[in-house]
Amino acid sequence: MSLRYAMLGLLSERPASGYDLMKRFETSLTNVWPATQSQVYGELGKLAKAGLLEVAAEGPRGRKEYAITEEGLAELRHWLTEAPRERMRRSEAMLRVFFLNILTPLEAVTYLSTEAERAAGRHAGLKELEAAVDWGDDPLSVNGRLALEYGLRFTAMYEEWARWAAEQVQEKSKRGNGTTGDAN
Amino acid sequence: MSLRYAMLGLLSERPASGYDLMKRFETSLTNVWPATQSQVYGELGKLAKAGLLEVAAEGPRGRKEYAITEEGLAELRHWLTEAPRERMRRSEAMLRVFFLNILTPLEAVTYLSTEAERAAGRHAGLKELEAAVDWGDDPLSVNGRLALEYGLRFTAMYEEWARWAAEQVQEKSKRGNGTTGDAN
DNA sequence: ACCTTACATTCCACTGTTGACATGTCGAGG
DNA sequence: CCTCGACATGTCAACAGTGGAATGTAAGGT
Repeated sequence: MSLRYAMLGLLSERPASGYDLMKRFETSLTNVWPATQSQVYGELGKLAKAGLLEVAAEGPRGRKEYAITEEGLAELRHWLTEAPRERMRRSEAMLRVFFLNILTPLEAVTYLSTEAERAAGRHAGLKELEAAVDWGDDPLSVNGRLALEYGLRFTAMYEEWARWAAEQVQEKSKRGNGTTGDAN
Repeated sequence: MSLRYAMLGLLSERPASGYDLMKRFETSLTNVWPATQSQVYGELGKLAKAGLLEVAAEGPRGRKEYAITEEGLAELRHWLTEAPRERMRRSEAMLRVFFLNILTPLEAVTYLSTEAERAAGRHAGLKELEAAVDWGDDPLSVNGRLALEYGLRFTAMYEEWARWAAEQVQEKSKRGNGTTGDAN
């Protein structure tokens, strides 16, 4: 259901064709809500039929430029303010953690260390992004910066957690291994 | 694709029927990989046909107890060690942040503060869980504790970020509002 | 004139997930 | 003996998301 709001949100800045929209998904929203072409065009049709968007202009190559309607803007505002936030449910990463015990301690530590490395890599990537983009005062920049900061904090947190977890596993394996005659 | 590994993982501890499995999903895995009954039974059939599981015993009421096979265990290990981790892509929360500018600064600050509250609430809930469960030395407890710590760190990070973001929005709105005659 | 690249839309097949519905059996307590 | 709750499996329709193929037009360079 979020795709429609992503589209309404992008169109609230300025009108665009499906093609334009795709590019904007690829640049600004890749990291928060990727979408494919089939999805975008399909949803564009539905939203127009529902009156949340309208065809503002037609151009060459059958280009249809869509603009958000008052109704669409109201819907978007409603989503931002009233709609129930759905909490993050699935995490493949944590699912793996749950079953780490079927690996040897060494393998588990390796896994967790790799995760830490990957997080560090992503963190560095975001840092680069921060340096590369010239952050203006336009709304997209302002909000993008907030989201970026979230990414930065998330990756830092994840890296620390993974290193901590690796340590835990290591210690546990030492304790369980060193004293062969430990009580039950 | 992760559902199958969640099931293999649960069955690697001990055999279970579809019904048993459902309960174990609801208890231990609700927060990392929820599953519905239709999914579980469907996947159970597929996994059995693929030779990753086998019907170890049959009981009353048509009960079929599934056990993981050597092949299934190998597949699970492979997933844990070799399989490419897919990184977190979608975040409804960050999508909302991207479009916060269509709200008034006050509304945006309210939204972010509410998010902070919610994160704090979930953090408290996890703390309670930590206190309530008697954490043994069994593998499920050990790994569960690692995942729980992740949840704790995540919710703490998110709360802090949301408070920080609210502050940013507030400051920006003051700067843009207070000095009516500010240059461009 | 020709060719390539960018623009632009539409359709389709497949997988994963949800939620509801259907169907039935066993065991325990009244 | 009977009924109710727990046990137990299965099917279906719908939707969201993925990836790719098909189709074609306009513009720019050589």
